[in-house]
Amino acid sequence: MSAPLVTILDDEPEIRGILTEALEEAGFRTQCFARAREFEAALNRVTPDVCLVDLSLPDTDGLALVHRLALERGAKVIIISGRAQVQDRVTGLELGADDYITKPFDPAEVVARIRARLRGGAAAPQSGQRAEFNGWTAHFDRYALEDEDGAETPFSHAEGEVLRLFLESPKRLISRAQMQDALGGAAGESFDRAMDVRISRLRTKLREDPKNPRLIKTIYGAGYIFLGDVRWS
Amino acid sequence: MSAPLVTILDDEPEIRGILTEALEEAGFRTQCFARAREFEAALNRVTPDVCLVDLSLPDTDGLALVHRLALERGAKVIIISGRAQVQDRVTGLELGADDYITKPFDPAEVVARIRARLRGGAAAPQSGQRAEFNGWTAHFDRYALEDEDGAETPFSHAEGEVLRLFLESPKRLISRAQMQDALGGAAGESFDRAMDVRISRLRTKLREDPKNPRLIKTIYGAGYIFLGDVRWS
DNA sequence: CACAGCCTGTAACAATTCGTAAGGATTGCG
DNA sequence: CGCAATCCTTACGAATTGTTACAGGCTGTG
Repeated sequence: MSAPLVTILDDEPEIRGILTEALEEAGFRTQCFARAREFEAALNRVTPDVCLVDLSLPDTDGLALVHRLALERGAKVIIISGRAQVQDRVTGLELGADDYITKPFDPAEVVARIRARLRGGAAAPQSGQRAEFNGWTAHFDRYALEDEDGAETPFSHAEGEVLRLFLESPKRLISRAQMQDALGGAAGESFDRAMDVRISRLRTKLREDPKNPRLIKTIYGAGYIFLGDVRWS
Repeated sequence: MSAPLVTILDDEPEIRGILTEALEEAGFRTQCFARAREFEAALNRVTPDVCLVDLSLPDTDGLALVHRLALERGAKVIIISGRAQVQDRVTGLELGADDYITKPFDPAEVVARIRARLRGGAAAPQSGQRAEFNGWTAHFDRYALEDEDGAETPFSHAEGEVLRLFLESPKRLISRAQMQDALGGAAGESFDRAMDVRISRLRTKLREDPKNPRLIKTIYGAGYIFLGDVRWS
């Protein structure tokens, strides 16, 4: 378990410098972006634990970005903004931000607030040996899927990796790049096909209707999303 | 499934009044205490979802109380304090508080921060991301549009991006440039056509009359505007 | 009111991305 | 070595999306 990753999205180089210095001293890994587009591109490969976002970005509406981040990707978002009006803070928080810090800020407080978010949250997905979802029970200790009626179907290691990935972040978009990362995929053109095949086999074991999948949904051009109410034990 | 319970611990009656009024209007149940001793006694009977704690209490060290609350009970704690120094905030957060609000505060912000805490933690059950508008319900988790009658039509990722953009800023003009930005459009001459097509397809799924669109209105030479009363949940 | 010029809507087509069946490579085991 | 299980690769069909082409609407000017 490496140090938590904090991304910084701000167009002012000075602020990026102050924040990176303070965060690295506090033991976090950091990654900086000046533009929203670069940041969103990077999100395909990495999953930050906390995202610091400046609202006054030149190239996009920061609030919309926060909304996408918080709801779609399930990331912890802290807004850093020059706008100090109460109304700004309220709308920022309502759109899904976890905290709102106004400039000028003290780096020590930023660090403390990041720690508070990491402490309380589901940032670190729980994972155990058994998970129940929509009538199924996945037994990762004995590599088997249990039916509603108690009938068991074995699954292989490769299938289990995919299934675990889904169960650890349900109802969230998982990009193909993320998946490739998590599956230790040595990036190759044809590895995409391999992933497809794994998911395909997993789908048949979950008895999904290919025309109308209920659990593993594919988002064309974006990735996959796992619906289903997961409960680990 | 009753409303979340918020406890208020403060020795000033006026503050207790302001907070209870704002919180009950926001739909929370509240419970007030003037002294730490009463509060701790009550903890044997009820388990609040969020605790608001004033640090400057006469009968006990507030910080120690926060520490006990956060660590032993696993409760969400928000400190409300007159001490605005950075050092105070940092130590408060490090001792386990989830947030730190300084007096004077705005009740609306307190409500927003409470909601943010409830959302992020284990208290909130997988809050699905959806938006209701004019009889429709957009389910962004499963990429489907729900009818008034409950019938669902799936929409694709590209269509969803447009729809989300509209729902995030309804009744406001959205220029084509803004849209191109939000859709990650690598600016090209022909990308304009692509946007048109996306909107066209979205319109048919919303069963819009091309001659007389009620929801997605095009402003010739300026952009689009989404009419409709949106409510996110 | 007519016309030119630009902007937008949409049908049809092409490119990209994804699903899955079939075959071959690798590994483990006796 | 033979066999079986697992996994990757290839190949082709299906679904989604971008592009092109053209029809129609809007705006301004005379």
